[in-house]
Amino acid sequence: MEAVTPARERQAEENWMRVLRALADPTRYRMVVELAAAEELSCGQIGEQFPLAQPTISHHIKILTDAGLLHVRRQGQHSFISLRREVLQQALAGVGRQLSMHSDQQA
Amino acid sequence: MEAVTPARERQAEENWMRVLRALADPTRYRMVVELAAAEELSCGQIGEQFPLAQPTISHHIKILTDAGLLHVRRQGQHSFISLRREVLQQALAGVGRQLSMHSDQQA
DNA sequence: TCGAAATATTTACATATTTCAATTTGCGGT
DNA sequence: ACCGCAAATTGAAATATGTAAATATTTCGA
Repeated sequence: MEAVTPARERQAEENWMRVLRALADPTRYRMVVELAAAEELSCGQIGEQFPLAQPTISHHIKILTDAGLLHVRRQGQHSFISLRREVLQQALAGVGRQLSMHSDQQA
Repeated sequence: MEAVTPARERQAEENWMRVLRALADPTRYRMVVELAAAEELSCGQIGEQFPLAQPTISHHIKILTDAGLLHVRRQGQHSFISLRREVLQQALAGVGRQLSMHSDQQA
């Protein structure tokens, strides 16, 4: 089996790392849990779940979005947010491939 | 299909989060990459790979160990470190289960 | 026992991150 | 045009994190 070019691999690794950093915060992790369960939520609906000020919520949503994890559908004054499951899946799978199963030996 | 108790689930989630936080640092991620490829390395061998002072290396190894990701075999003055692939796998799988595939719909 | 080597701990500091108040932007209704 | 609501941005404070110097601990060999 052959792999992608080193350049692509590095690029991918950077993406995975951004996803990991985005998830490695309790608030943001909970946000993604909510989104995984709810399919689509407005920023306000997300904010209701946390004892945090609106700018803080907005900031966390931005970090998750920059990591590629969220899709934002702007409709009127509302932003409707949904989880991009494929991105999350690919990141986890990529990390798993790179870190966990190597050195041709199985548990 | 039934799941684990909520208490166990919360406990597991905390473990996964610790793993995510541990991996969400460039140096520590690289360390795990090295360990995934090398099977077992001493602290010194790990340190050689990075332009960082010894206490810093030690600190990162501790964080990875506290997350459950590393096994430390002390032999004489050396600490031989290896990656606990099952822990990593279970963490990634757990996160994937909780975040990615929910809401009974497949990609 | 002494000294050197490998790793761990303590302490301190610089940087990054989380958080919020205040303000701004964008949009819909009146 | 005005007002009000939702979300984004800015700026600043509080806290957390990464880093290294100095020191301590553990172990080995002479």
